Amino acid sequence: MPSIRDVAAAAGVSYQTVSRVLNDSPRVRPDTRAAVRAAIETLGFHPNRAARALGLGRAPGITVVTSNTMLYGYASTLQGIEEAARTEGMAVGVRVVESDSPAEIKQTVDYVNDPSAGGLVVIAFDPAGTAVLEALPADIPAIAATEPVAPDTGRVTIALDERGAAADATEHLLALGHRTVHHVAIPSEGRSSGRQAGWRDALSRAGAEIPEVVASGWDIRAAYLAGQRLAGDPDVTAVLCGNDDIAQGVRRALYDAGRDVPGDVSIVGFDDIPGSAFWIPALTTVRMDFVGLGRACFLAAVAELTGQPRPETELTPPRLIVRESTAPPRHG
Amino acid sequence: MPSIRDVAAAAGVSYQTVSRVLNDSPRVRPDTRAAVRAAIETLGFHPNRAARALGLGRAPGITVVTSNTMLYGYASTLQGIEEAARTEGMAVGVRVVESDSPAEIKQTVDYVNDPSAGGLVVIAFDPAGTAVLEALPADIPAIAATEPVAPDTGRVTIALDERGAAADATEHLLALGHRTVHHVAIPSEGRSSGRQAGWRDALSRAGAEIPEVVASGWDIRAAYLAGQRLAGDPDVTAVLCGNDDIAQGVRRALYDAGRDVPGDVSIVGFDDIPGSAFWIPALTTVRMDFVGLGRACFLAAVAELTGQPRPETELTPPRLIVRESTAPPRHG
DNA sequence: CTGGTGATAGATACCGCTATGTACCGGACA
DNA sequence: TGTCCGGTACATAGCGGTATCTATCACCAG
Repeated sequence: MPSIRDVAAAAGVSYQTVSRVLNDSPRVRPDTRAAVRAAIETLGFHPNRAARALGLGRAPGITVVTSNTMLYGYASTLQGIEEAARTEGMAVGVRVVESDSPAEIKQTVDYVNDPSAGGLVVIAFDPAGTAVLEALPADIPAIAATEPVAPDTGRVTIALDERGAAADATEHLLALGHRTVHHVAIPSEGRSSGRQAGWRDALSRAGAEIPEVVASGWDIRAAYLAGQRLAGDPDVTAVLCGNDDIAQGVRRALYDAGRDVPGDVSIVGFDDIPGSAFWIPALTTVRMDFVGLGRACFLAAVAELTGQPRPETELTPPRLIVRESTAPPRHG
Repeated sequence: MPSIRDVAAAAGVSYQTVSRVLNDSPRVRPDTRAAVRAAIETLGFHPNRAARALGLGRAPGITVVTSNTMLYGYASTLQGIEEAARTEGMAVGVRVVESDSPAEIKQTVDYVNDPSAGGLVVIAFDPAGTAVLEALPADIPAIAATEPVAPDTGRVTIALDERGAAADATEHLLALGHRTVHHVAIPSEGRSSGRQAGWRDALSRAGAEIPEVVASGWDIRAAYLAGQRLAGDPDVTAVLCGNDDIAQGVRRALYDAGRDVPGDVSIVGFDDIPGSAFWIPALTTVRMDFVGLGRACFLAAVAELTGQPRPETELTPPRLIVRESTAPPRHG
């Protein structure tokens, strides 16, 4: 592997000049710059990222801290970050923190508290991510992708505003004639999280009864169990699910209990995972632009890392997609 | 951030001795070692990964090259790698290569051809991954997670043997009384790939007609289109789908054409994605241990990186899970 | 003609660690 | 008692860059 000294020799300059060219310093004469560029090209030189990180004090890359890489919201956010990083030629690392146990938080913080981790994007949709955020030393550049109402950690925070869309979904159900809407929550969901708050907003605006929230795990099996409880209650005619996986478990539980969707019960999901349009019935759900969220976080993290002002980015807001899983209740 | 010199000063030794302790060199007296360890602990010292990579010549981490991070097989493999890396305290990076266009392959190779990328695991389920493998300089340590019959690149290759399970799935359908089994292929699938080869194996063993393979894209919409073609053909009574997403598209197309599953048509998927057990009908599919594959690749990559002999790892073989989407043909 | 000035580019120091050569110690041996 | 030796720790020399100080040169004004 050629180093900048090889390039310098080939171009007939000192290696510091090569460094200047690499970093777009203005203090290089155009013809010198061209000569160096040519030498770089012919030698196939690429700067060593480790050396660069050492010299710079911090790596010009991003590491993503997340509690999960498979769930749709997390994975899509990661994808958005990766895409944005790749177009900038930046490295991206991944570190998952499965729980908010003190030991694991400490390990994670130790891991990312290393100059070669570069800038951080913490996907803080849940307690594990939030705990990392809180435990992070203040001097390490980090951006949080969060729930809209995440606890204030003094960090730059970017969130998708799902509250309005959750209210829209609930109102859609109410408008169809349902007396109220039940809610099955995902584990990351706090009482005042966007999804739950929007649901409450709509219900109280309509003067509808606010049923107790049914908690579920991430696992579809857990959602199935939650669905069974709901299926047993004939008053349940509309369910807003914390995400599309939950909706899938609930829907199957309803089916097994002999309750038709949307004939007997309407269901709405959250996220718009790729398959939801192909379900039978196709799922009414809220489309979330996680990829855009990831992109925005990346941009903000780079700004944080380089000390530039935070860029303004537009996020496309969550939006209700009405499909086949919602209908008027049977007894109007 | 304390450096090894700080630790050395605190422990009353030279910093080289601290380095020895960090690298478990035997040439350190036990009490010296203990003193250094204590100093490390009290100072909260953590070695700088960038400096380490520079000194070592190669970073002690893994970067995963993949064409996708969202599709189940890819994402699960990545998850397996990440989990294994994390238990070893190793860094993992991600680099996606979307296509096998020469420009993109070159960019990707340049990116990973850097000491700080560490060891490589290339997820080579498709042409993009395979192209990277072929373009990779021989001296860079890499392991390939592949289709069983990937072209020989002279690299260590680890694969899940899906051929047998694909044959099992096909035989299951044949045993139910279907005259033959149609196949909808995913883009990564070559004519001689495990899934397709197993399907052919079973069909020819049974002396059944081998229908033309129906190609689909990764997108469920593409699978829906493929499904529409199949739905129009009354001779189609059993379909082996390249993966569960394909199965979802095909199933919906069948539904829209008024053909019942499994009454009129039986379908089998591949992968056993989390939701498939909750579909209506629950999907008969082949369970793949991608996480195990990822773990094995990680272990092999570390061995490659450190020059140790390649560890023997057992992969749990793909296995058919029979659920509700398969049944005897109506006029069985 | 001389000193000042801006534009370039070279020289030096350093980032934090690994690897290897060298010096020192005490004990075993002749 | 002198010598050799294994065991241990220190000294030195990089790894490949960045940052900054300094030197050189051409050009201009006084």
